[in-house]
Amino acid sequence: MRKIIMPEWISVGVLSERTGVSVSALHFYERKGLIKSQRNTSNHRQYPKHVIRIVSLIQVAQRTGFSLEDILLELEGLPNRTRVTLEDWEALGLRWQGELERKITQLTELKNMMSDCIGCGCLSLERCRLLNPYDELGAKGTGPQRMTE
Amino acid sequence: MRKIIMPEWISVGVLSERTGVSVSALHFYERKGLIKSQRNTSNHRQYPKHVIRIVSLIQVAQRTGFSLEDILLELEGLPNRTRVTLEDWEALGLRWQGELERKITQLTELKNMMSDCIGCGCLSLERCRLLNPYDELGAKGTGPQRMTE
DNA sequence: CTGCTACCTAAACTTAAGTTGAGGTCAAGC
DNA sequence: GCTTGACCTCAACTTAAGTTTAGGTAGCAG
Repeated sequence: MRKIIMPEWISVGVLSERTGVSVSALHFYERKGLIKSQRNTSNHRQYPKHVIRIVSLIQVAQRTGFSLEDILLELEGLPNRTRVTLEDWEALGLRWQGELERKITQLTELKNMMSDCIGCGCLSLERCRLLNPYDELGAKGTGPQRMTE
Repeated sequence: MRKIIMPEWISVGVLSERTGVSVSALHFYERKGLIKSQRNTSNHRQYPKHVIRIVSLIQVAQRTGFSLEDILLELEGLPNRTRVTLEDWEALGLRWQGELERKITQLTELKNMMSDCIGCGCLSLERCRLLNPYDELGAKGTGPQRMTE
């Protein structure tokens, strides 16, 4: 088995192809400080190839619901900003799973509340905890109301 | 048990208090066609009180992830735009639960992919389905790579 | 009459995550 | 020697879901 050596540096176009992220978005990430590049003699960006991994992690983080600002903080928290190790990824991944878990729980709760609400047919203007999370005034004085038209 | 009659018409301030939605947002919803009002002699908005229910439904729909544009379509699909019946709510609620279910499934899949990825410690630049959803080029020619620094 | 409060309109501003456009450089191929 | 393609910068534009601001009205209390 021969070991094939990949090029050390890649252009923004190649980075775009390899990650599925548009060139303009990559420029944008760079302005935001999420990725960094060097320039060649023609002033073209040159990325060390492991930036592919960073961009990929950014995509995953976005899919789990983080903002680019959050992600920047995560990346800044890494021991080595440019080379993400296996240990880094384990730590990030576990944290992100926690975040996903929270999101899933929230949506599940909402769904269950909906089931209850549909099941009981309440739609009460004053009492339904799904429909009236903020209502304090309506709760007193006027009594519950059924939506039986 | 006395039946207490609620006022037929409420002001925008009251609607705001009862729903937890800011006055400016209610104005905005009205511009978007999500709710409708009549005006009194002072040109103040007057809402029939069942608009509370519509605004509440808007909140729930937003929490399940619909955009206001989506929600407008949902509301326009109702037999009676101004008075949401129990049957309407059942139909909407079931559809929205489906949407929630889809979202939950997606997030769960992402979380499982993360587990696999962390578990196998791959982080392969070329093969990880979590990290490389778009990569076609990298898949050929260069072979897998481990992130063992 | 004065002030207060709730309301009105229209337009500009906000944030996130980019995209689009205009105008310019550079190296390669024909 | 010209054209093409990939790249560069900077500024303006986009969408969603509102918020903020400025300036104006209507009715009630004292």
